[in-house]
Amino acid sequence: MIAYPPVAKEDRTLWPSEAAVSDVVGKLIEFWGFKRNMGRIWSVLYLSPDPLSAEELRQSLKLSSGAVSMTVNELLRWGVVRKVWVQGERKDFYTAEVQLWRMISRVFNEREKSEIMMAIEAFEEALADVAKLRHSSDPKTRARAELQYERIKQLLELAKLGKRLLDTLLATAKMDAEPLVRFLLRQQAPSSQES
Amino acid sequence: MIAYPPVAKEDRTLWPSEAAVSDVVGKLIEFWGFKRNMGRIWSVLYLSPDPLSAEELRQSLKLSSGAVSMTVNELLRWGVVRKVWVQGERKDFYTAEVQLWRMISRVFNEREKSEIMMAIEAFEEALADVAKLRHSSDPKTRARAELQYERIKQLLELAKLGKRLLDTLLATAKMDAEPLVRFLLRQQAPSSQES
DNA sequence: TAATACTTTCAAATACTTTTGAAAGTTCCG
DNA sequence: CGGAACTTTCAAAAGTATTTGAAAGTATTA
Repeated sequence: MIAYPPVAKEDRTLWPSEAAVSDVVGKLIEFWGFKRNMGRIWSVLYLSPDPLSAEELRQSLKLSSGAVSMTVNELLRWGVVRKVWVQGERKDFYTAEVQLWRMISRVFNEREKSEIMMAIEAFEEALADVAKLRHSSDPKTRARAELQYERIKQLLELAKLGKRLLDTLLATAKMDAEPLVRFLLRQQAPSSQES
Repeated sequence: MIAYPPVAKEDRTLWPSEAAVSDVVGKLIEFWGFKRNMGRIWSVLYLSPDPLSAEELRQSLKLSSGAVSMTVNELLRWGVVRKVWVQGERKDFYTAEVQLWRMISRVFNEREKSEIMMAIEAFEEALADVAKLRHSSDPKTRARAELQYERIKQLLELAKLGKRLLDTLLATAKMDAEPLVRFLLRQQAPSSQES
């Protein structure tokens, strides 16, 4: 039987706009504490009309196979990329989650939320701690404890506010973005101050 | 003239609660893309009843003088710490900005905002770019451009939404936190799902 | 089961960030 | 001016994070 190569390998060069978008998303994502390549890979998938294989991603972004594997798995774990089986193909194919809001809410919920919960707990502990010192016999210690009590309380408030902000965002995202979007659209910042 | 040492160097050991708070804030701050020591130094200042000198910070947190100098300057640049002159002292003393909201809004405005503005611009460019391809003679290119046009538009929308969210936050912070706080307090997330 | 096609792992290499500390620079005072 | 008291700078060291690529692993087909 004649063994044709599977089909002429298509050109995997990204369009300039694709490259640009993946770079920006890469930077944004890095800024948010993920790996730049997570953003790049996600973008390429997001802009691709059909699912891509690991190999195609490797070529498009000039990454090593290992990097693609690890990064794609991380993206899968975050639920922002999905595995897809393509008719008659043996390899795995990947596709990006297109429900942007769902994706974001998942990330925020898991990461930012747990981060802030930890902070809240730690602040609460510290607060209980200085609370005791407020009754110290040494007046200097007392005064200091008093001030710290107030300030830590302030931090705790802030953290809780942050938590509520996230909760709101998440609740909103869950019911399909509309309410938050509308809320934000209503607030038109009248200012034109673009520093 | 007898040269007494300035006054017996006070004990610069942090209370456990202070250490705990500065560590948590350090972690949070690191998570948000700053250096951990920025958070630690800020916290120590925030919890101190009076302004501290570089030397005192160095001792409290066991940092090198260079690190203190650089970190404090960064905090000054962010406007979250201020220089203070203490009666009869030659050294510089530092104190933390206690208006948490003002501090946060400054940071968000400068950092997150400019980050998002860049993303918006880049998306707009990419969008214009694929818009041209939508009239390509090759139908495959056309279809692909069409899809990308939609998706990049989606990203752009999202980025703009993010910008509006920040603007709202900033505007609110500027007029003293109350409105946003109230808005958030009203939305009580009824769920008790702590993953 | 053996050959093939692909994926995952992981130790080493590289790249990037942060910290150190000694030297250079400033400022203030007599 | 000279020198003490501080602060800042910066090149090197330490510490982290990311990437590579070859080897090990797994699944599929015949």
